[in-house]
Amino acid sequence: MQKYNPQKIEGKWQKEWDKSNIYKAEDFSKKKKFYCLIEFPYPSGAGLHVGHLRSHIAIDIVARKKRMDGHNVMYPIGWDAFGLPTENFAIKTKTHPKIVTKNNIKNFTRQIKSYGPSFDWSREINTTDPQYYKWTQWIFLKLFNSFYDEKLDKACPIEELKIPKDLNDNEKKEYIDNQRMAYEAEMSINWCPDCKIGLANEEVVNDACERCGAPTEKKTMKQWMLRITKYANRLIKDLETVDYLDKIKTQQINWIGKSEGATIKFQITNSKLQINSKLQIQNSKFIEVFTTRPDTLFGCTYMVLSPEHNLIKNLESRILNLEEVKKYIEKAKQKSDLDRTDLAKEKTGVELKGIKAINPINNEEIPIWIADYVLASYGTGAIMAVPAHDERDFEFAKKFGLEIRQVIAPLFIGEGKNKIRKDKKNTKREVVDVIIKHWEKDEYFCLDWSKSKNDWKTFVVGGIEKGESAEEAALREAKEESGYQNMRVVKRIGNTIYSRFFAAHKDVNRCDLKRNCIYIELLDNSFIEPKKEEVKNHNGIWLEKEKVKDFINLSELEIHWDIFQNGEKFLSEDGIAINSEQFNGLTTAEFKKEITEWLEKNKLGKKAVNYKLRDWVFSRQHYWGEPIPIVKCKECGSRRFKIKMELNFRDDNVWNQIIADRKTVETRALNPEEKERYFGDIKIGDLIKINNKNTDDFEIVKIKTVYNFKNLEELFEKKDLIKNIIPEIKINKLDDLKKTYSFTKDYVDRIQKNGLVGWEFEKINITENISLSKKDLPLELPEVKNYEPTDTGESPLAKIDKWVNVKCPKCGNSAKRETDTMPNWAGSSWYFLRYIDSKNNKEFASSKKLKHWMPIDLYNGGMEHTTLHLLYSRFWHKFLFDLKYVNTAEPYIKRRSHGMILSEDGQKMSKSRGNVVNPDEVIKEYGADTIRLYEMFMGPYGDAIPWNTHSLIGMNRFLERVWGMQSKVGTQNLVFPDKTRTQNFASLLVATNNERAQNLAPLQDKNIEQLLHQTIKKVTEDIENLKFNTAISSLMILANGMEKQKTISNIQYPIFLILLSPFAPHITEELWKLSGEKESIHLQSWPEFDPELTKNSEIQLVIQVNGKLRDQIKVPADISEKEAKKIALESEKLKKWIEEKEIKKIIFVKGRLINVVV
RNA sequence: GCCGGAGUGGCGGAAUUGGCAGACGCGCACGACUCAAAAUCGUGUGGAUAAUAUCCAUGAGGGUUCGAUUCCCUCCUCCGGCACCA
Repeated sequence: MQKYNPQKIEGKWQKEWDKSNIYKAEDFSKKKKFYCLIEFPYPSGAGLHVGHLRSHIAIDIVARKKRMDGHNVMYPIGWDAFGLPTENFAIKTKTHPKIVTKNNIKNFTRQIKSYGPSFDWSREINTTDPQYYKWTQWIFLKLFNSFYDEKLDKACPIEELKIPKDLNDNEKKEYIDNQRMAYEAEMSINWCPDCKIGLANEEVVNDACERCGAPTEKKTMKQWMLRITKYANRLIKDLETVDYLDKIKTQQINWIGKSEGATIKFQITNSKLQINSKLQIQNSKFIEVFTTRPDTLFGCTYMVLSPEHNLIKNLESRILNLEEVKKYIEKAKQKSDLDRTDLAKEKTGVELKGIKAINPINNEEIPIWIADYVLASYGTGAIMAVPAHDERDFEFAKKFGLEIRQVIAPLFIGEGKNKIRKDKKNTKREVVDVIIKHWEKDEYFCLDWSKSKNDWKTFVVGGIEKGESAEEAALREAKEESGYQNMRVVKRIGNTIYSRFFAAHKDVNRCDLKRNCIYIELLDNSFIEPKKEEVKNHNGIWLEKEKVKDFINLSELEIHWDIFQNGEKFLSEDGIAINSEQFNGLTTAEFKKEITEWLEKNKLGKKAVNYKLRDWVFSRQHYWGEPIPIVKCKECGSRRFKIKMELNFRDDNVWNQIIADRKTVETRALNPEEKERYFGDIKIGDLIKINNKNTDDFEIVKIKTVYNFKNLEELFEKKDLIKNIIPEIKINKLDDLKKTYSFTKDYVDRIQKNGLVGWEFEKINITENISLSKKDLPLELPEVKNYEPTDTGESPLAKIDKWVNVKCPKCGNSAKRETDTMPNWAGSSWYFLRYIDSKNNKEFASSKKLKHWMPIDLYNGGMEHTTLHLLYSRFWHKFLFDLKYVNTAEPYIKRRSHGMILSEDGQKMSKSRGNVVNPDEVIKEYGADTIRLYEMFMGPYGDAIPWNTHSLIGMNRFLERVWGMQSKVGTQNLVFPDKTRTQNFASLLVATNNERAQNLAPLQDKNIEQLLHQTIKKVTEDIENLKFNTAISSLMILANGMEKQKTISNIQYPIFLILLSPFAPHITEELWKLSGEKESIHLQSWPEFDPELTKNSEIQLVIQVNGKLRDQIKVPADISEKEAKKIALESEKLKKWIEEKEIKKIIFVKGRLINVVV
């Protein structure tokens, strides 16, 4: 027998499997399909690391097992190859990213093949292949040309969008553009100054770029966005229909962050004005807020806008402290997100003086503040502040001395002995808890109720009688129950608390008991013995301050005590409404419902749902990504507008500009004729087309203000205007104006003679996004020499004039291509669909094949993709589902996640730490089967586990023992009556007892046979449940058992090999072939087990006394209770434990134990 | 702060409708083979005590139970996610 030499056998079989195509998935096979998937790798320059292998091998084991148990398995592989690391490497080495990608893929392919996974390579895909990204672009265009129909709750083609009739052409276009699933927006985006790229929220971790770790900045840029928020609800709801790890579901739900509540409108008014004044109502605007607690509206004592709130601009003229406000806004802008969201930091803010808001529920005037603890990006960017019931508002109100008004009383429900009893009478009562302080010491008077049926430990407690105030009742009760006579009320502690409990000493339920708390100080020790009936239930005791907290055992009183010691708290829990007029007494849930109805009825608000999820920023300013297949056409854009007039932009003496470079204000000195001709009826809001004769370019501007100055003096009066535009010009006297650079003498003369016309305008974005048609796809990346990103934030593609300048596909005039590319996540959002039909050049995949293979039965991937790839791909899939391109609402039936492999010192493996284990080296030294077994054996599949080379060697030892087992295999050739030799061995094991007796009996060792069946069961179930470590452990137990025999049955041995083959495909194939088989072991059937044989016939009956193990006796597994008792009580060892003791009970658990209780 | 998950020998871990705690592997110790070493094979291996006997032991404390690693309560630690989300 030769030595086990993995290097010799592994390469041989890998080539053989490749050649014979045994892992090819068959379209439309009659077998049941099984589509399993790993996240396709990003072919980086660093090569594969051992972490890749863990998931590849795990799913490979499942795939192999599924193939053997009769499934048509698809286990495909491909490359997610667009992205930054490749681009950065290309820039560094001056190699084209295409070449870099090609080389990396070559290396990855070699590495992957070296550990023998059963991928179907015939379906290999590559996201950077134009034949692939053609379809990525096609899906993008589908998004661009679709809108979300809220009524149908799905995406529909844009042609089906119903457009309001009263819109003009331009408004129609805008209306449509605002509905597209892919749309452009000016966005303050997260910008990585190192990568020079815009990032999605999901790619920013702690204010740093997820890729390179550089701190991110804010930058406002026009970005392509995908409307993933429209799917927020479905992305949560449909999680119910899939089998994902719970932590994946929770993480997605948290990320989407759904909250239900209401939006409420608050009227804005000038302060100190009567709210009913007509003038004021006309002037007023509204602040809309979102809240999850509309039931606390009575407690809203101020409002807060985020510093970015656009209402502030509109209100500027009414704000008295505008300077201060502007300063605060500027400061907030400069703060990084990390600064702004640092919870430890103190709250800041500025009141908007001069305006107030009206709380719609009680018409109260409340102040309006701006503060950066309110986020512009969530809800409406404004809040109603309820300091009594919200931590942040509470903190803010404390700092700025704003009113804190409690409107929810906490509700305590008795537990244990205090639990409400259904058979008892319900009573309502209002009580007072009295905290009484000693006249000298810092001690407090408490009651111990141990004399009564309840075990309360309280302060003095008593009912408030009719007509009595809480304070009066407190004094009376304090005197009656404590006996002390001279005291004074200091203050009321906190607010009313509700409780519901059973009061044993009175034998009634106390429902909706209102508790007030009064603090009283004794003045001296004058004392009258209390009446017996007052103190029959309890004893009074004095306690030091520190001991009170531990003494008191009712949570209601603990709250009072806590407030007494530490002051007011916010209460964010649900409870019972107080201080809320007609709503008093309602529970939080009831209140929410009623107030929402009230708001809707009065048109002051409505039910609303909000999500934390933001739309997906889809633009990247990079070369190595899919070009966005859009052409920006000014000509098409301009056709929407009614142009008032066209001007030719020439440089001559007539047309002078003060500030041509700034293009916000232009003034022109004209002769009266021209003035009349050009500006006779120009009004604010008119559109003017300004042609640049030299460049053939044009602009459209909208007039904001028209100025008509008679002479320079009039212009001088408006010097602030000029200052605003050109801050560096100092204009203190009229002469300064004349010295301004474009004011030639001739010009000045003309102004003095004819006056000066000027206007302020804003540029209008007139380009229209024209989508390419399907036949123009793929829009390929142009060849370039330089892929460096630009500092301006433009994509490197913008510099390639030849590529950028195109004829508009719609109007044929000159236009420009969109130069942003798509993010890395685009190609991976649908790749699993392309595997199904990877060569199709008519569709992304044929619907017939999609129907056959989808959905994916098992998808494995890293936890780090839960809120990125996994969410994005579910979104795209749902979109394609809405448009009927795929037939399932969810792409993945089952999602599992592998744990990380840590380095030997328990840290994350990383190049910089230099602790990366290279799989190439491990495979070279120990072989593929060893690393495969080790990575599966090291621990639970989902856990992070440190690498350990010693343990790895253990797996190698196991394989060597398996190799050695072949010399012990018996040589009898068995003849089976109706079966040929190629019949699979598994069927033998389920053969009838008769057959088994006839044919196998000579070789059977009963225990080994049982063990074999137990192992088949264990391995089968464990693979299904991804519990590979215990599966391997049970295979080791079986091997140990077989090895101990003199001869190994030549029936059992092949079954062992088959069980091991998914884990160690090479060695098992070699041993299989060595045993004389012709067909590959991987084409054999998976063995079945006989449930009867998995049961042990004999067991060690555990005999316990009082739950402690005292003896074990070997008995038949099906021993009866009677017999077991007899055997147990006869046990010698047991005697000493049970003699002289009374046997109270004997507990028998069939097949396990017997427990004698003494 | 909130939401998940987990704490078991020297190490990775096994066992949960509550029923022998430590499977399997690593490491270690001793023995066999060898001139010797490595490799291999065999035996042992949670702790305490002279012990094959007893006691203690699954992060800490308490509870339920004949019996708890498993269920309940309180607390501690670690890991992951979110983080002023109204």
